[in-house]
Amino acid sequence: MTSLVLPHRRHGFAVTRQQIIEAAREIMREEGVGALSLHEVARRVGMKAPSLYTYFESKHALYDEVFRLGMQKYRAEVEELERNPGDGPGSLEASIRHYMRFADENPELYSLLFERPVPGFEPSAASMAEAEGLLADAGARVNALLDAGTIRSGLPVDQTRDIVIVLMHGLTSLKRANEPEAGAGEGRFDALVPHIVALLRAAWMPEDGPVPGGHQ
Amino acid sequence: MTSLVLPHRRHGFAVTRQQIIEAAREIMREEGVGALSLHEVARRVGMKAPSLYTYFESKHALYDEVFRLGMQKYRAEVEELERNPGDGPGSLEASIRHYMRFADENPELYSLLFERPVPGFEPSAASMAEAEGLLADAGARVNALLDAGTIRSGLPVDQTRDIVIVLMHGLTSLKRANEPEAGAGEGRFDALVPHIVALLRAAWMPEDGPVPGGHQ
DNA sequence: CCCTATACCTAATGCCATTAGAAATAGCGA
DNA sequence: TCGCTATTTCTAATGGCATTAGGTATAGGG
Repeated sequence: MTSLVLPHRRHGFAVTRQQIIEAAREIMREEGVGALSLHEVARRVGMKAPSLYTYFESKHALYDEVFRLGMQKYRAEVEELERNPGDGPGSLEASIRHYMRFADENPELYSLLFERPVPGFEPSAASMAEAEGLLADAGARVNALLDAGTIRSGLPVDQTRDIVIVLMHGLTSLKRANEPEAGAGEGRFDALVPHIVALLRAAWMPEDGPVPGGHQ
Repeated sequence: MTSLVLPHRRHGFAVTRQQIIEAAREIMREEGVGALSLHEVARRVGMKAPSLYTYFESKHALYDEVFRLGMQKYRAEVEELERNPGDGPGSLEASIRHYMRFADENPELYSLLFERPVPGFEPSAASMAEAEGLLADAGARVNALLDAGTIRSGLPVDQTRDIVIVLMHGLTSLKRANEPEAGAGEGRFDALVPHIVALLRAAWMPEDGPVPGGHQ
């Protein structure tokens, strides 16, 4: 009485691994990053939970892989934005809106990257390397804006960058907490964006008009 | 062979309940809000886990009580700040620094109140009532600053208030994520506060000096 | 055609939240 | 003073979780 047995190499290692990651992201999107369960992942990919250990050393390793991929994706998008320079006054607004849109389109990645929703989870060194690059990119972006005269804060580049990040992150975080249903571009926090950009321009460029000579 | 049995009413209901709340806050502070475990709470107060159900209907009910207490505490502190009016230019800075200090001194309360670290936990209606009052308080505070001429944004009060909250929250959130070890007043985000206040004054009060007539 | 590494499984351990139900006692009314 | 009852605690059990140990079938290379 031999039982029906499924083939043991169903799609190839890389494909199965990808399916596991997709299932994990799906659960995090539906239930929250902290609600990820390996049993539930296994159910969705048609496996038993222990089998997942062929693909990931632990639940944290799965979190870590999603973290790394998310960071990679965000950086790729920022670099894409960079390639369409857009140094006009709309450029800063575009950066802020891009950050907010990323959170709207990839809430599970945003949460994992920029909030700390999983007790005990710290991204691995390898994943953090990806994250290091992000701040550097953001610094370069602000530098570009300063050089183009789009902003001119009178502060060191690092502090100028940090203030912009504080605003982007504050807007996004509050939107997620207070208006979880509002889509990209919608809601009272998105409505704030033009005012915030105007505020920065008013404070940082009182005489108005870009300075061709660059920053400092 | 009668076994040694501890007295059954050890401290009175209210006292035991308080001890449970204290133990829960302690765990959240040490391990993160999402890492709360009723078994661990029980261990710390010298009970077995099921006994806790005499005091709280569920783990979520315990979260909810801590949420309510935290909201109460924060509001009480804001109202205290209100009673020492301080309408000078330092007043806005004091509000921002108070928010950051609250997060530093009560990280478990801050996380529970202003982040969403527990999948499936939504504060009860009763607790949310406490939270409603908070935004109203914040609005009143901004109103007071506008009336005193400390700020004069040219925007509706609600949007002015929201921008201030975006900044407070962005600063605090980034500080917690990137400089968890920095104490109150320390670190690069705290260093940003005076610059941000100056930025708001520069953008919102270009001709400088308060306007005795109040806002609008 | 066999051998072995691979990808899956079941069983088990020890956490967790929660429920059911039993026992002990404190403090009240008689 | 005695016993009753509400209160507080317990043990036992259920079902979910992450993880480990160890077994089995098969795909693909020799």
